[in-house]
Amino acid sequence: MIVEVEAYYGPEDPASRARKGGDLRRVMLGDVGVALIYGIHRQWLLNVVAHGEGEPGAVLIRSGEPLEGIELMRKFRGVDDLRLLTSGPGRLTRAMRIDKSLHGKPVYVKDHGLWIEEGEEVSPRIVERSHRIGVSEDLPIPLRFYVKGNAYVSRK
DNA sequence: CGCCAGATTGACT
DNA sequence: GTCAATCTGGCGG
Repeated sequence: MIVEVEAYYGPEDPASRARKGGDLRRVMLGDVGVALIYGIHRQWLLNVVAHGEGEPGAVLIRSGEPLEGIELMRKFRGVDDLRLLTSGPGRLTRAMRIDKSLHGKPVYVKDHGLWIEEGEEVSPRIVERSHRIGVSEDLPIPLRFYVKGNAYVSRK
């Protein structure tokens, strides 16, 4: 269950990959609902393309709460502690074996081995906002959203 | 092809 | 708290 995300915009966003050219920008401008996966600091980071007309954008999936397949995730991560399995963007992709092979694949169908399903509705009252984590230059508005009090959020 | 910044993590002081 | 490991991807030559 996804419990923490961040929004990234286009060229006006100093932290966005769409700021430069190349494949990442192309995918961020392309069809919404497809996985955008890129490597940084030896981790794979999972995003889902999301934007309005002509505007590049994506949502970074920063952390999740493990519900199923926990033993397998322990194996992939090499740690036992539940709290450490998926509580960070790099941890999450490692626990779920998400890599570049899923880049560009739609996550609204099950055909490619990675998909996102609709879960329980989350009340806006328990969603907190903050500035994005790890970016050297952020936008003035807080673009990180996480479930308040959830133990698997990567950081308070 | 080389350079290097970077949406991280985990080990260590 | 500090810091290095380690690698992708954009860009310049």
